[in-house]
This record gives sequence, structure tokens and C-alpha cells, in this order.
Amino acid sequence: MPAMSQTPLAYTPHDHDLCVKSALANAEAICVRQGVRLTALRRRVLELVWQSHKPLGAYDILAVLSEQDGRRAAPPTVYRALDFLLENGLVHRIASLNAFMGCVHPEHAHQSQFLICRNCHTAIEMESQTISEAITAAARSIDFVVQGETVEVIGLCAACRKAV
Amino acid sequence: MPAMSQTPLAYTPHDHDLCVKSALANAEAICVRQGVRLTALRRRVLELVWQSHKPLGAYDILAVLSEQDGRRAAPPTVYRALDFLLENGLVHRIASLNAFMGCVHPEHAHQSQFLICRNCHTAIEMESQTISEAITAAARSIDFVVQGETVEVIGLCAACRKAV
DNA sequence: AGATGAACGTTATTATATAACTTGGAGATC
DNA sequence: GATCTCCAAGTTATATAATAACGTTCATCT
Repeated sequence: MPAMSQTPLAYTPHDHDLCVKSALANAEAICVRQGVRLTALRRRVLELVWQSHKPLGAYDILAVLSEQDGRRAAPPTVYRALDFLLENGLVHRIASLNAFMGCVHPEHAHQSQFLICRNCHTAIEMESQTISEAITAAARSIDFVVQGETVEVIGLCAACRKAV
Repeated sequence: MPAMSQTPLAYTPHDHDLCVKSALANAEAICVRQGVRLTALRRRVLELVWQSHKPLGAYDILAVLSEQDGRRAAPPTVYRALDFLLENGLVHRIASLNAFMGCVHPEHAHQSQFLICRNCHTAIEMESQTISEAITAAARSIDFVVQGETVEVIGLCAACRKAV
């Protein structure tokens, strides 16, 4: 069997509405299970974050809420919704971009790593055990206990390398 | 040979003035070699960044320049110096903290990873080939070319685990 | 000394995030 | 159904991080 280079969903033509719908459905289920409330606002913010496979800034979300939804919204409104979504593992924060992305596997706790294309800004979430183990091992060798990892890789995706 | 857990310098009692001195001397040499100017301000900012093994914020630097040095300084003053130091590989930026750290091995280009103690805020710079290779390999498997990696691990150092 | 350009000063503004307090509304209890 | 209780959301203000744009100074070269 040939080694297959698996093209991420974000780079595969797909019905993105389905991504969004399924993300929202997952979120509903998770919130029910956790006994927390996915309010209309939180749901909407999650939907916005999922509207592309690119990290989205808090103030971008704010702008949509104000302009499109006609909702009176100030920064705390957005940040509180994002905090809720972060706490419940429904979105990730990308520190190097000050931006947020929908989590691809919210149903289980995990460490993830992000590949961010410098050109098209698409970000791919990976769950590489190999990377996490390499980090944990390196940390252990200097007696450091890992609680969380931020792995954000900048570079060029296949499509953008071809295009340029 | 027993596996040795190597305690990082930051956690070893040491004459830290020597760290600073040697960092500054290295920087001088590198700037001469590169034909760029390590001005008094840039040198001072580098010295401040090196004053501990903890990431330092731009506005912290600014405060010292204003209060201790009595220099009239506004944010651009600090950010320009930091930009210079970053460009020349003399400091690193820690995205998850919006802060800066002296680079331990400025003499050669390298990818580094940081272990940041949640309790004492000390950050250790690692240059783990294993981690970098794991990242590169994972990226390659989805046809992504790595240009730079941000690896910032939060957790607890040995000293703080004992203390708490 | 004069010209040149990089470094620094200065003022203003943008971008990101949080504090603190008030109001509203869903679900629980009676 | 009325009321109570809390969590969510609204509101106002402010903190923190970073950059834009333009002016001034100063080292260096001629």
C-alpha cells in the first residue's frame, strides 16, 4: 500500500455548510452531556468561528454580531462567549494570531497542533501523538511536567505553493 | 551510563551577572559580524530582557527605561529595539505571553521550544531536534512546508512542584 | 563643514482583552 | 401562575499590546 498523503478537509472541496451544521450539532450534544447551556449567542459565535477553516479574531466576530445580526454587542459579549466555548473544548485559541478556530474533535479532550498557511491563512488542526510525546519526553528530561502545549506552525500549504 | 536529568541553568544557582555579561558580549560579536549596530538603547533592552530567565513584556521594559534610566521613551522606542533584536536572533518572542526572552544560542539559527512554569514564570529554551522533526514529518504528511514553529509548553517545573 | 541615512523621539491611533457593575430572562420552587 | 434565584448578557470604562506617521538627532562618509 502506497504511503498516502492525506489531504485535510480544509483543502478538499466540500459542502462547508455541512461542517458548520455538524459542528453545531456536536456542540449541542456535548453541552447537554456536560449540563451547560449553549445559548443562542454562544451558538452563533461558534457558527461564526466555523464559517471558514481560518482563525477568526474576536473583533471580527464582534463586527458580524453588530452589523449582520443587529445585536448590541461590546467586546465582553464576544469574549464571554469565546471563554465558554474554550472552556468546553469547542474552540481553540491560536496565540500567534490572537484568533479562534472551531475544534475538530470537541468530543474528547486532546492536545492539538496547528499548521497555518502564511498565504491563505487556512489552519489545519492536527492531533499528533508523536509531537505530543516528543514534547513530553523533552520536558521530562529536565523534570518539567507538561500541562498544556501551544504548537503553531507557520508555513505554506500545498495549494499556495503551487499557486505562487 | 545513567540517564542524566540535566537541570537547566535557570534552575541552577549561578552568577546571573555572568549570564548577562556573556549575552551582551555574544551580541556585540554577532552584530559586528553581521555589520549591524548594537546601539546603547538596543544593548540596554537586551540587558533588561536578560535580567532574569523569565519572559519580559514590552511595557515592562518601557517602564524601566522611563523610571530607572530616566530616558524619554514611548512604545515605539521599545518595539523598535525589540524588532532589531528579534531580526538578529538575539531575543525570542513568546506568543502565548506577549513577552520576550533572551536567546540562549544566538550564534546559530535554530528552532526553539519553550517550557514555561505556570508558577514561577521561568521559561526554558530547548532546541529539540526530535520535536522539530516530529513537526516537520507531520506537516509533510499533509504536504505542508514548515517555515517556522511556535512551541510553548505550559506546566510546572521541578522546584515549583516541590514547593507547592 | 555638508550631505546622507539610520536611529530615535513624539504624537496619535489601532488592536486586543478585561474589570466592574447593571439589567434581563430561563428554570426552579412554591 | 407568581416569585425567587442565578446565570447570561448588556453597558461603561479601562487596561494592555502594538503600530502608523512624521519630525529630529546623530554617526559616518565625503
